[in-house]
Amino acid sequence: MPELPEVEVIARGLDASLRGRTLERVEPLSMTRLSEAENLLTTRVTSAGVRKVYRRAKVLLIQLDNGVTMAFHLKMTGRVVHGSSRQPDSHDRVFFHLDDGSLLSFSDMRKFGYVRTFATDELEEWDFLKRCGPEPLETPPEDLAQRIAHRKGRIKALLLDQSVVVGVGNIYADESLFRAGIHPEARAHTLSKQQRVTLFTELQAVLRQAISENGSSIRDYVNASGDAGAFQNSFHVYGKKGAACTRCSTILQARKVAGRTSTFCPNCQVK
DNA sequence: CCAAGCACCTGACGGC
DNA sequence: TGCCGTCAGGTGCTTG
Repeated sequence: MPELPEVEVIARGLDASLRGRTLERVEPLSMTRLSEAENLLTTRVTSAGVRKVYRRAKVLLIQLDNGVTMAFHLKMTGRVVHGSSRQPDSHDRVFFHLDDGSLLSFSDMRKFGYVRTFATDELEEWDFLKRCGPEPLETPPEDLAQRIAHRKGRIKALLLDQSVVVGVGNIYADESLFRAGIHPEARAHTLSKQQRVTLFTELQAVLRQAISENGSSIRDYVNASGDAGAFQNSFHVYGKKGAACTRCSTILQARKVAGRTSTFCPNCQVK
């Protein structure tokens, strides 16, 4: 599901459409695995105004004007969509009814996602956020490169490790490694400083481009208005095993790295 | 510190 | 048509 660009696109869309609106009523649907705080959801967010909607790591945050912040993690298939009122379907987890008659829905086919509530001034104490590394778009590539300079793990695994840098998942890890000409199985400490800086510079570029193209839609992702993204049309390697490399025409290969399918060009990407 | 494996859960797709 | 295996934008826990 969504990586940084997709969550960022959703957050921007919701901030534009929800800011200043009031959540009048919460309608819990299939609450399976929503969170240990689910029983608090109804009381904590009813009749609360939306102050702002933003993103940290891959978490969507809705800050309310009553001292409460809601945190959504969409995991693989979660969706948060603001639209007109409708009947719930089997994947809907919770509905928020707004003062203008519109509907904010959280649905998740695979049920890995969750929504939790926090006292806004205690949000930073959340273990998940405390374990998170820096934001890739707000940190100089040189600083990110330094963080992995002495790590011996595979570079792909480190890109996916949210304590190294947040927001990167399987798509943008593979795409940034291709752009930087680095093999996913390369050990971080064997890369030159120049290679590491290039990698994070390319990561920033690919994330920015993906945001500008409304994210990547493979199966489930839609933005806050329910629309698909377009960046999947710009992939060089993700999901393209067996296709010709766009740069050298070598057939792209795939293998498991860090437990995830990793697609790369065996000619352009070196260890 | 690192790797690998499994777990969570549902649906889509391909092969026989 | 049906059954079975495999795979999927993520993360957490356990074991070695």
